[in-house]
Amino acid sequence: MAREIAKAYEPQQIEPRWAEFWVKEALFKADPNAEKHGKVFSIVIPPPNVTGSLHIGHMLDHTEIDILTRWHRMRGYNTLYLPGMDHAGISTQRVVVRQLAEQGIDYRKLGREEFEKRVWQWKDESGGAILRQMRQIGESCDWSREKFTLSPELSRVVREVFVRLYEENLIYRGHYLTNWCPVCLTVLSDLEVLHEERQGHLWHIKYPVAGTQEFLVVATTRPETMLGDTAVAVHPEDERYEHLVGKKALLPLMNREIPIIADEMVDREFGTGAVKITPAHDPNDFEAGRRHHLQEIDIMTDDGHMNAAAGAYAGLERFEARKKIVEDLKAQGLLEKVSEHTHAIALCERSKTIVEPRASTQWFCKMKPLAEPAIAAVERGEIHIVPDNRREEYFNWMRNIRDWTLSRQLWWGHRIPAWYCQEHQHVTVARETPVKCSTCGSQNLTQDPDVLDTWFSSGLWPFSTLGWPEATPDYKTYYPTSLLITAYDILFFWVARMIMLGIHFTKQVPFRAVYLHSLVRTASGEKMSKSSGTGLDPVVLNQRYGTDAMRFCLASMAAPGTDIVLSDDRLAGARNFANKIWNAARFLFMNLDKFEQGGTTLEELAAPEVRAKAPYAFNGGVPLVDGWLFARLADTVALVNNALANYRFHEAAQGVYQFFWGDFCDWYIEWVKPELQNVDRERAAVAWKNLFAAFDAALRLLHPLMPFLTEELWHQLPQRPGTKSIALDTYPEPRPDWKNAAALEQFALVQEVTVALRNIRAEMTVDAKKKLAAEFSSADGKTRSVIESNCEGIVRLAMLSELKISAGHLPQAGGIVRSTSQFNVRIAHSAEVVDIAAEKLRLRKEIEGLEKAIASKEKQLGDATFRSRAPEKIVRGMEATLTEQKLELQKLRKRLDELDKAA
RNA sequence: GGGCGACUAGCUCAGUUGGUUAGAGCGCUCCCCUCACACGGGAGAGGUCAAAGGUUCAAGUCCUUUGUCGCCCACCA
Repeated sequence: MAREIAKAYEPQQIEPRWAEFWVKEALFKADPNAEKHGKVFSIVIPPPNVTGSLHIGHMLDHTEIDILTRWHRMRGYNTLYLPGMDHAGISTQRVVVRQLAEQGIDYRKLGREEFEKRVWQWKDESGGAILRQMRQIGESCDWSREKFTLSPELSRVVREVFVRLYEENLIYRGHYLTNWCPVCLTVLSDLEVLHEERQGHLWHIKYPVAGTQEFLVVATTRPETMLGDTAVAVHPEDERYEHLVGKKALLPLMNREIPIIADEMVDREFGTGAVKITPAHDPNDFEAGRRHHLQEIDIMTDDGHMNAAAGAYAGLERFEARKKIVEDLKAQGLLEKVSEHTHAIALCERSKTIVEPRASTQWFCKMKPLAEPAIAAVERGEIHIVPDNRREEYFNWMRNIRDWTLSRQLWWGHRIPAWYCQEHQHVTVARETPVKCSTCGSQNLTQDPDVLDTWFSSGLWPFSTLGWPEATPDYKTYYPTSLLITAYDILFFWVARMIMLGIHFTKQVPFRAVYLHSLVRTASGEKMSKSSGTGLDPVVLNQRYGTDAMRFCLASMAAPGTDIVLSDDRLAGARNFANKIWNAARFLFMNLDKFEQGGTTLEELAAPEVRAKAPYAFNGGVPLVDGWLFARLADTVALVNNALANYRFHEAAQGVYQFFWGDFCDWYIEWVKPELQNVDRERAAVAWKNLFAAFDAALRLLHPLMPFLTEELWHQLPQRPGTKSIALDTYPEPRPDWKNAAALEQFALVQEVTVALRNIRAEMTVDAKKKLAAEFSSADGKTRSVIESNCEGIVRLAMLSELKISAGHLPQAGGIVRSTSQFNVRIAHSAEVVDIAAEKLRLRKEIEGLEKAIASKEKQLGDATFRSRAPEKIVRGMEATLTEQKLELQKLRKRLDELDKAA
């Protein structure tokens, strides 16, 4: 049975073949009876980029999610993804608006309905593109229009939730100061505003006091807002200004009389100690305005220009207006001075323009009543946040939570289910479009033009997608979900809100655990993000290195706590590992041909039931190397299971890497090579059976991390009729009969001896192909017998012609000796191929290190307090090591001595 | 202004509750194109764990201070 396998692993030939399968079969059809045994694993997937392209940062979520889902699936859990495919929000709207603008179309002229149609059209195209890309990189994702947040089903849920919150008085409409983005043309929630330190100016402006010759000097960073001033405030106990309180100031440029008031909020130390009050354009001033019943004058248009209230400055852009105002003030001699001033400015997260604080009427959600149960749930451990330190961040934010501005002045999103009657502006909030005003009965209603914040509907995701408020089978089985994985930067936007809304509406937590992973950065350290376009393209990386390599690389770097810096070197390393697996498989199948010529088939050697019974014995005992390999496998399985259970992906990756490459390839395969060709066909058959069993277990072990490669190779092994995928097979469990401490210890000795002999070889300047005679000695009979029975392998792997075993001393002269406390090995050779000076140097260095170690240990062991306080185990261990080290030191000194004498 | 994180080999990073000579990958040096694999094999070199102090029988690991870098939060005009 010849198998055509290319020399190097070529992911392009394999991955597209399997991608379709993942999506359709492997993960969504779990064991239907699993939930009866309480084995259910459901996971919430963060929504990918809505702007039409994938990026690597997003791939980390999906890699981790996919690893865990496959792992659970193989362990018999009923698994479910809750695919999050879309946010309804401003990013989407901006993309489409831009596209329309490029075609010369003003979206506002299109009208709302037509605009929505265009967005859907774009989403079908770009969403379909995402799907194709995701399949290309092997992501399992159920992408369908039905799952969009804006689908009719989910829209109904959003409306239901809004109405319920309104009825509970948790949603209210209010006139407040909000963050306004003049580019996005909408309000922003506090979370959507970034702060940045910038060098700015502090303008000191003289306001004449009415009826006097005096001036009151105020300091401001935003002079243009003075057009909307309705007061000047000073501290009530400030003697400098005491006499002015109650008088009027004359607002320059506008010639408007405004009151001079006293308010505690004023900091006497800052600036001049006098503050201009602009209630419509500053948060502090807004509060002050309320306290003193001041008029609010909004001086700006939506897009950041001065409006009619700005008098002569109407029509000017806000920063143009600032310039002009400063010039005019200067011309009138009212600008006292300008000083440098660094301050934090507020920027719109998306457009990076300076946010304008503006008083307006918006919908808000009261957060305190929602936050309290959400805090308690995490405190009680009903939701487990990993890593731990993020818990504190969560608590901090939740305890200082402020009301949430829900409404957005956009066209793309869930429309707010509120209607106003033309006559009295009464508000009617309803699940279905109302026919008359609930207050006055007017039939002249118009719906609120605004939509809800993206995160409002996203916050409902874990239950809205499962059929809530109906108690559907999905909802009953999968809710609360097991886990949410996402990057930590989204904790407040999404995670916290899911928790709050989930608990409020379902009386249950939405997920049992939240794993917050690191951010992926580019080699230059930039944070990869959707909106800034700094992400690497996973499809390109996929083509270059392969999906499995990319996944493995991400997993191996995903240690919690620190950010991931992705580099070509690292990816290449993972690619090399994939290739190593590929070539190990190639070896298995290629050499099998030789064996098969004798009439035995692959089916007989590697059938699933045959593999299940390994390790096989020969001549009444399992060969040492097989016992060792399966013991190592058992350890690795335990390590990987434990690592994945604790979201320690890097440990899992490192564990399988070490096992497959270090143990399986470097030692096991090399060791059993001759046995596979053994003329004793019974011996050969045992070797093959064990090899296939080990390989099969290794593939299953690797599968969650490298699904495509393992799938392909697994299909080359004989399988039971009807089996479809390795993903539906079982995950290796550490079987008790695999544990074998003796084999671990004995083979470690064999390895140590082999390495010591190779080391001597490498020190000698001899032809690499020349086989050398070597000697082994040990005072311990057991040690000698282990080496004796594994002599052949050592001779072969250390390139020897023979290995003599004895109990006596091995002289240094005429060769090189290596020794441990347990044994000595020696390769004899003529003096000219040995660099005596280098050997002496090496010996001295080793002696020095040992002396240091021995001294520190002797000191510690000589300390009575140490002996009385340290655990017995530690003391005993140290004593044993000390004895060994002393013996080694003795041997080293003797060798050095011999060399000195010879010279 | 508050809070958090990082600082370990030339580079990128591991190091779970403090415990016996601190690990990996890449890079580097030397030897090998040995019939699975040069995306490979073999053997090495390389670290006073950012600095100082403290707790302890014992500190990379816990505490304090300092330095450098990064992140998040915050209405001081």
